[in-house]
Formats: sequence, structure tokens, C-alpha cells
Amino acid sequence: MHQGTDAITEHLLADLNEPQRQAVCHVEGPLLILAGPGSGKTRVVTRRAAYLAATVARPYQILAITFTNKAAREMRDRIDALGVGEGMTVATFHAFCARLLRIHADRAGISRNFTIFDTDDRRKLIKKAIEACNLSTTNWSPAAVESVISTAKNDMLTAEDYASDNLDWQQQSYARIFLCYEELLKKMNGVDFDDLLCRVARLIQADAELCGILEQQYKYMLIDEYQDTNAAQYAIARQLTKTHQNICATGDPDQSIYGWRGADISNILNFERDFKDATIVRLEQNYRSTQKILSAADVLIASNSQRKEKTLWTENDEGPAVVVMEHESGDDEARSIVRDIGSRIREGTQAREIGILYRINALSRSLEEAFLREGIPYSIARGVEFYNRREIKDVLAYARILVNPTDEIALFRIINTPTRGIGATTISRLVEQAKGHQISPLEAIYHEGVLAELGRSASKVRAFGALLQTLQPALKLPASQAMEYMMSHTGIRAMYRKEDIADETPLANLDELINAAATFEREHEGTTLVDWLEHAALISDVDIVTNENGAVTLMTLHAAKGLEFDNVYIVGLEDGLLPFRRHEEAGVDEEEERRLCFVGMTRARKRLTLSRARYRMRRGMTERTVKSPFLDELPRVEIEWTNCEGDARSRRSADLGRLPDDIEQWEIGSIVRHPVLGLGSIAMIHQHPRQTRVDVKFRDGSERSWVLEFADLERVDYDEIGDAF
DNA sequence: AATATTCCCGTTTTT
DNA sequence: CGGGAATATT
Repeated sequence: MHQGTDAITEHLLADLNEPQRQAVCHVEGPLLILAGPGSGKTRVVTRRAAYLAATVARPYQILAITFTNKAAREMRDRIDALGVGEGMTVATFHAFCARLLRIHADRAGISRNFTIFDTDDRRKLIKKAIEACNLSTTNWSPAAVESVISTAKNDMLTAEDYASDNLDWQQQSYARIFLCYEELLKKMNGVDFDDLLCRVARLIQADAELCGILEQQYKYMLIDEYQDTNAAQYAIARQLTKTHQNICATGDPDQSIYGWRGADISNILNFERDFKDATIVRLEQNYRSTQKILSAADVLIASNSQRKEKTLWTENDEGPAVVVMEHESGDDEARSIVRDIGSRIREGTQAREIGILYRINALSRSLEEAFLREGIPYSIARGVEFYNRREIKDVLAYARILVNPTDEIALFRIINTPTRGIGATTISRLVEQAKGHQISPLEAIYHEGVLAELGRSASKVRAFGALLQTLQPALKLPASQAMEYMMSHTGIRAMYRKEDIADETPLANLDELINAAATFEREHEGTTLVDWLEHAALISDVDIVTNENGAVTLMTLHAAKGLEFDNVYIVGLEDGLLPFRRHEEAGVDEEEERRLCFVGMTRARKRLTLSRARYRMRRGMTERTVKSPFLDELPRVEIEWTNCEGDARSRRSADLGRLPDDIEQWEIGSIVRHPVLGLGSIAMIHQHPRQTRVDVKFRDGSERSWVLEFADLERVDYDEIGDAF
């Protein structure tokens, strides 16, 4: 046993530098690992978890917390690969809290089958709450209410706490809405994202016994991205480690980019004050980027005042200069960058080693068009979009109502989906009746007295009630089969089959949902429908960044945290966009915006390109822009500025997405012209449901493929070019 | 009751 | 420019 342990620890300490080794070997007491970008943080954290498991602790005594599911999965995989991770708890804060609330539902005063309401559901519920307070949603914007409530919860204030503060008249209304919202949540057995954290934080503060049990179990706690913790997460960390003090926090104040979500950078800045006798390890050697990239990023971040001094250095090559490109318009920017990418790919760069980052999702559109036009594969990290799609939410709503019959958001989503003749009037009458009889809307559906009041619609409602009954067996099925059962028994699949014959995406998405559920089952043995719904509610964008298909990756700067690419392009370096400002008068947390830019720049291994446009279309209008102040903060030497002229495009953007007028004459063998590549002939045409793909063979023997609707191709008649071809 | 149309709104980042 | 909600139409 001892000999084995030595072998394992030796293996765990192999190829680490001195501070890394120090961090891995630290066992007892608080430890803060300040890890600069690319400093091998993940490696250190996983090795440390494994080291603990191999020396002083059993794996189940270790709790490792991350912020994204993707990070959790990666950490778990890497620990598993080290061969000692079996039984360790590796989860996101949210997933960990959700699980705790279910296990200790009775102590938390909540029903075990609670639903997690996503942002969409929450928005709907807030609207309901506003209306219930006899206020109008035009005067009281749900978005504003949402942020008031979310901010309060992140600071661990209950609705009652908020209401008991000294409030002006506007805040008093917010307080009423807040109280009402909480009541609705309670009635529906629902919790929102923020509740997961603050309910657990309050629970373990109030319930010393439970807290003791947890402290007993989790002897060692690791928290990644500590700079992004909010008050509730901080409280949880404090409570769970207050006795043994074995907290290991890793993070980097310079990468704190979630202040708008309640993250409090002072949590990491004050770590030494909060945890007595804390050891601090600085990981400053960068293994990722070239010297030029690192020094540009380092100079930029030096303008911030809220930091912990770090000296980033690297032994890597100097590398090519960081490039700043200035373009005429946003479209020019997109096309020029994509063309640049095209030539790099032709020179042998892997598409998957290229990332384009932007401050707001809206900037992806012109890039997307440019990619389609050039025929270069790309993928956009917008994972939640899948779980936010109508067809997906429909199916999940059916499952939700089975698990939690009080979930009215789900009920009203599907009561007339697919349409079954239960319209707005019937629904409001049903709600009235339910109130009158003091029963829930779902109970009302089965209540003869209520049905009698519904007149002709009664039979429809009765049929709906019967349908829900036939779904009951799905509760006992594995998640993927339950999903399949829902789709076929509710008529959802049939509905999407005939809705738009040409568009098969909804059906494909439904199949994909079954696949996702099957994958979930495989990865989590012995799970139920409740677990699957929880998983579906807590999944996010960054979790689904897949890069196996060898495509260029497009994503927001926020989503890019923790990733790296050989080539990085950051677009839209304009004042108001990066740093982002909502309106002229609204303030900016310029330091956080600068950190965001820093995060983006340090994603690059070999080549970094920053770009801006002089004119950019925003809210449908083209506006003159001002260069981002960040560009002027970069070191003057070693940056290469290029001025890119605008170019006339051969196809107007109004034509994009449409087939050319002479489409009947496009056939195999037709000659076509591409503005850059010249003449070629069509080798193959593939008809897909919504797009036509053409393969073109050029004279030099190379072959490229485009989506015709977006490609910059024109057909040329034989006699026009004579013998040239 | 369901669908088609218009119009008006706002417009970050995400668990 | 695009989505959602209110309004008009079948």
C-alpha cells in the first residue's frame, strides 16, 4: 500500500514547476492559488485533488466546485485519468446545491420534486407577479424587476429582508412584486437559479446539524474560479470549511468578469483576511502564449487598480507581432477576417485552432454570413439555444408537469400545445374556477364542478386531463425513453412534422433531445427523470462547445474563459462595444471590461489579431464608431497596425440567402466564377432541405464547397469566356 | 379559436 | 435589424 502510494504521488508531482508542486503538496489549512492565464492551473487543481485522495483523504471526502458543467466534466475526466478519483464530488455550485436541496428537502422546507425555473420561466412568473400586484408590465419592466430580485438574492436577502428596508415608493412596489413572486414560486414548488445558491447558503447557516454533517463529510474543499463567487457562494464556502479550514481556492482577480451577476472580486482580494494563516501560491509562468501576446495583455491589464500584483512571464518564443486591423464597416471586418482565416487554413492551419471572440452575440451574424460565403466550416457556441427552442421546451414541459403537478408554467405552456381547442377564454375561466374552489389549476381539470362551468370546452379539457393520465407510465422510464414516450403520445412530434414540411430542424432537434437524454443516462447511472430535468435546466452555452468537427469557433469573450486557440481574433474593439456601454449616460465598469479584453487576448497561443470598424450597424442604423481606449493602452512598439480598405462586394446583402436567378441553368459542368479563386467548374450539386451545396473544381485541381445561397459565385456562359477554360 | 399582420420595443455578458 | 406582443382577419 505504502509503496503504491509513493509511486502514485511521484507520478502526480512529475513535470511540475516549483510553485505548482508547492500548491499540489499543500495539505492542511487554507490555500489560495493565484493562477495567471495559461499557468497550468487546471493541471495543478486536478493533481492536487488526486494527491489528496492518494495521501490523506478518501475520494468521497473531497468536494471540488467549478462554475460550468464543462469545467466539472473536464476536471472529473482528468482526475479519473490519474486513477484515484472514483467517488469524488465534482460539480458546479448550482448542481451541488440542487442536489443538496433534494436530499435535504425536508430540512430546507421544500418539496423534493421541485422544478428549477430557467430565465424564461422566471420572466413569465415575474410578469404574473407584476399583474397580481395590479401593476402594469409596461410601467414596470419585467427585466428591471428581474435584476432587482436577482441582485437581492445574490446578496442573500429574502423578499422580507428587502421589504423591511428603508424604501422609496418605487422600491416599495418592487418589494410587493418580489413578495408576490416568492409566493408564486412557493405555490408552484419552484426555485430559480439564484435560489439554488441562497437557499443552501441560508440552510447551512441556520441548520448547524446539517452543516456539521457536511463538514464532516467534505474534509477538503476546492473552488475553482474563486474570483467569480458571489455573496451566497462565498457564504457556502465559509460555512463548509469553518471548522477544518481546508479550503483551496484558485483564481485570478484579473479574470473576474461576472461582476454584473453579483460576483464580488473582493472575495478573492480579501482571502488572506478571511482565512487566517492562508498560504498563497502564485503561478506566474505562462506556458501558453508567445512573449509578444503575453506582454501586450500584461501592459493592458496593468491599467487596472483592483488587482493582486502578478508578474507574468514565459519561456516561449517571441512570436509574430500582435496585429490591429482597422476596417471601414462591420461587414468589411467580417469578410476580411474570414478571408484571412481562409488563407491560413490553406497554408495548413487547423480550423479548430482558430477562435473569433466578440463582446456581444449580435456580432456573430456578419461573421456567419462571411463564413457561409467563403465556404469555411464554423461553429457558434450557443448551446442554450438548443434547450430554449420551442420544441424542446414543449417536451420538457410535459415531463415537468408529471414530476411536479404544481408547475403551472409548464401546465399553461402545453395545455394547448399541440392545439386542442383550449383557448385563452377557456384557460382564464379555468383559472377563475380553480380560485373559486381553492384548488390548483391542474386539479380543476379533473373537478366535475369546474368542468360543468366550462360549457362546450369541457370535453376538450377533459380530453387533455385524460392525456396527462396516459403519460404517467413515463415517470418510471429511463429519461431517453420517457422523452420518446412524450413526443409520440402527446402529438408533439406529429405537430412539428406537419407544421413546416420544408424545415426539418425541429424534428431533428427532438431526436437530438432523445440522444442527449441517452448520453446523460450512460454518464449517470441510476438516475431518474427528475435528475434529467435538473440537468437540462442547468446546462449552458459553454458546456456544449464541441470542436470535433474541425470548425472555426465563434463565441463571446465570456464563453471563452478557460479555452485556448493557436489563433485568436477579437472583433469590435470600439468604444461602447468593448468596453461595452448600454447607453450614452450609463456607466461602465471599465476595469471589468478591461479584464474581459485581457481574458480574450490571453486565449491566444501563437497569433493574436484585434480588429475594429469605423462604422458599425447597431439597432439597424449605421453609426460612426470611436476606437476602443484599450487599443491605445497597448504597448506602442511590437503592435502592427493595418488599415484595411473597404471593398465593393459583388453580391448585395439583400441577395444573400437566396438562390441566383438563373438557378435552372446551374448544373454539373457549369462554369462559375469566384472573385478570388477565379474560374471553376461544378463537380457536384447536393440538394438539402434548406440549402443547396455546390462543389466546385478549379483549374489547379483544388476543390471547394459552398452553400449556394450564400456563396459569392456567379455562373458564366461558355461563349463568354471562349477557350479560356 | 386560430392564424395573419403590423407595429413597436429594445438591444451584454450566463448559472 | 429582429422578436414579441397587440391587433386585424378568416
